[in-house]
Amino acid sequence: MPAHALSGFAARKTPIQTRAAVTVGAISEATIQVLLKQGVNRLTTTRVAERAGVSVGTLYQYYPNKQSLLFAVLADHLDKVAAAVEAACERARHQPLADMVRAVVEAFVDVKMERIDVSLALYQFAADVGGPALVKRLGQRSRKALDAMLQTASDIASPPDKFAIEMMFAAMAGATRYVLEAGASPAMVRGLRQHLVVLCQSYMRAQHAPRR
Amino acid sequence: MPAHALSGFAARKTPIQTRAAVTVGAISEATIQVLLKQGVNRLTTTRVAERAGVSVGTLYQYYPNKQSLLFAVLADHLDKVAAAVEAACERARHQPLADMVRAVVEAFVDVKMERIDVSLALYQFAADVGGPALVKRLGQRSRKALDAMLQTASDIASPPDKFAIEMMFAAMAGATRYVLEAGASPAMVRGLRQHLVVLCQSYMRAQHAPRR
Amino acid sequence: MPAHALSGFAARKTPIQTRAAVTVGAISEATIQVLLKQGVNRLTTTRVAERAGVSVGTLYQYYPNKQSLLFAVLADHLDKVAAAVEAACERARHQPLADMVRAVVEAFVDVKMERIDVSLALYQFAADVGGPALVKRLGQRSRKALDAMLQTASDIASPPDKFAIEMMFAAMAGATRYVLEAGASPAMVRGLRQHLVVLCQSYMRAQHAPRR
Amino acid sequence: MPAHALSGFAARKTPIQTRAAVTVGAISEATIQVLLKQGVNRLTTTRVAERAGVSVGTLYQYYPNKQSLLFAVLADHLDKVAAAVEAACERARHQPLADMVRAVVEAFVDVKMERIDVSLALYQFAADVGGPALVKRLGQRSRKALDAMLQTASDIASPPDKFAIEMMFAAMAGATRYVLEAGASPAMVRGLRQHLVVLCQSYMRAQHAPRR
DNA sequence: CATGAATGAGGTTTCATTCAT
DNA sequence: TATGAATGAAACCTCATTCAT
Repeated sequence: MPAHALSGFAARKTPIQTRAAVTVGAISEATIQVLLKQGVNRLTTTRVAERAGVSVGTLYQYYPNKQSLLFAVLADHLDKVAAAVEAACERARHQPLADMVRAVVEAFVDVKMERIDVSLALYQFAADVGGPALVKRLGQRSRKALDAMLQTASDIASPPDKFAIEMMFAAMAGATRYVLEAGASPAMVRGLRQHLVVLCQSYMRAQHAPRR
Repeated sequence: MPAHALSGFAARKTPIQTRAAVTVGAISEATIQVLLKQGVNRLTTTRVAERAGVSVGTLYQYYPNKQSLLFAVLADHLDKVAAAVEAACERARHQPLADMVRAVVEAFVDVKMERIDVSLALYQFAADVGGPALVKRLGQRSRKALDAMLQTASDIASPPDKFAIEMMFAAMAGATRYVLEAGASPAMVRGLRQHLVVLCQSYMRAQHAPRR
Repeated sequence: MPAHALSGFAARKTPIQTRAAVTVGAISEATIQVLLKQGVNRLTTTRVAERAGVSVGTLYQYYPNKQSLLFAVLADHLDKVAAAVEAACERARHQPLADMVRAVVEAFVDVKMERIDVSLALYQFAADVGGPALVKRLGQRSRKALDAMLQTASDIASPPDKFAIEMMFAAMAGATRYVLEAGASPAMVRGLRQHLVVLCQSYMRAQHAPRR
Repeated sequence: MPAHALSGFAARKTPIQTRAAVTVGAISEATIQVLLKQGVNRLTTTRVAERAGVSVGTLYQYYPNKQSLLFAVLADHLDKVAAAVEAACERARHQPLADMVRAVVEAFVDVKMERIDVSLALYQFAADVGGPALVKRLGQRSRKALDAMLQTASDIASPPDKFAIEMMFAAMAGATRYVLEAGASPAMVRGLRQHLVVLCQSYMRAQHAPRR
């Protein structure tokens, strides 16, 4: 899991026994559970360990401190999101621009929705924990994939410039977060999915046929 | 200050006397300073009081607890943002759609930039403190203003539907936050300002001339 | 109490109310009591606070951490010792060398004996806490006083050189510590007092009439 | 290794097999290394085991607890010192008093200097671990050797009394410790070596021709 | 009204030691 | 025998809040 190795928040020890691997998984899952059920302010290492069914000491064998634990959980999540975007980009190669955009936006919104609770919960401590750096890094990864895909678009002469891609990604991610944090209803989410497609499509198109 | 009266976090007393008003202002400003210089985790009531030049006891005369203090500061900020949006909407009435959008987006980005550090700092505790509710409420206020403005657009038959307005606002606010949190350079910010105009304009236009 | 301000272990707040002054005194005394009754390993901040009749929080209002507390207590003790040596030096001016040495050695041993238990207890953590640095500093102070005194000796042409003074002081302090740590009986202590006088006298004399 | 058998801190098993002896040696050396590199507070059994290249479990096969480990290491060191003093005493028999004293002092300082870092490091936990008792015991051993040697001095009628010998030893050991802990420079150490000879010689001489 | 000393629950982290594998 | 994962008591320290002065 390369994400774990980022910027000084590396996990303390790599599990070599099966028992250890199980333990690490349990701790990771417990972190999310506690976060969801009790909120950031009640997310303590003791509670996480308790819920994971291990002792605090065990937790600290795998994560040198609380931050590194949160970081790892966040990294896992963002990793999944980036992977989903990459996969969508891969699948949509050589299609028309509009279809590409649709594919990516839908993939993004869907993967966020899949664990909507986790997404929301993670936002709460992302800032503390090196989240922005992670987001930046994974954003770059996504934009790279977007860029590669857009090079192959079947209906445009030249691909959009990097900055436009960045903006589209920012709008997509930012709007999604905004809507989720506002406590979106399922209907809202469906609307978000559709409108975000339109929004990104029209923005991309505007890059090639700018307003007179 | 209507924001103070929201959802149970009401300030304990309304400053009528001048001295009290000065104190409240100092505490509010001190909160931001401590937040900027020390981070959320070191943002303690004692430190705020110290920086404000009063005793903790005094702080608790004006705010019943820490949350209410943070809430008030956040509310103030969001209030300014909403006011800026409203003012822009007011000024742009009866203009063409594209100009309206430009006016609003630029006003929004500008007011965020003005105290960019504060914006960023506030994000850090917004979630804890009823931030999303506040954001929602003020978002509604902004969208109301947007809606009213759009009714008067000189070059469209019918105004965009509510949901589209909401989406545009979400994209604008979300993208801005995303870019700020990624540690935007001044150049990035300028680019954000321009592209966000294009993005919102093309989205709004797409509402009226949907893709064949 | 100037000793408190040394090398980063400064006390956190200077008591301005009477109540606070009392508290600080109680904490300081409690530290010594816990040390004597429970030993270094059981000397915890909680226990000290308990014995002092205050809460841990209060302790931490005056000392930023455990080290600073221990440092302060140690500094107090060494301060008394240095003061005793200085006073003895002051009194013994213009006397013959042998009397000077006797005066200083006896003053040193006596002040150590006075709170023999404290001396011993403090040795136990001196190393952790910046003790050596303190000892060095206060040793210098003592040697300065010794030097000044020796300049006035009535029966020698030139005073001993600095290094010899340092050695004498080291032998005096070191031997005392050694004997105390070995669990000296009262008889031993009396013997120490007498013999240390002889030892230092003969060493000092040897400086002026070195072995043919 | 008789030291291991002292006062309840006996090592769990005597290494008969070679592998075991190697392991014990590695652990012992690792203890010193960790102590030097990380300090007493970071001297943990796990770290020692790690550095020794064995598991904690193995460490506990040879030492029933942490104290016994530290005790053994300390005992080893003191054993070397005592042995050096004994050897010097052996060699200096039948010589004049001054030469005897010189031989012993130089041997003592030299053996301390040889592993000056170890000496200093061991002081840090000596108190916790039964150090004073050990020091006492080995001091007695040394004084016995001194006593035996002094009986044979070629230039004095009667040897110094026991207490004087004890005092000389205390001064020698105490002054050395004092100087080392003060962070002695090499020049200081050389000075210490020379002056300590003079100091002890003049004291011994004073025992036989006391000041009128 | 203002002050600031006091509170103490609760959070994070460490580490000697055990025991199933 | 060796291993190293697991334990959990206990240490240090913080901070929102109160209340006597």
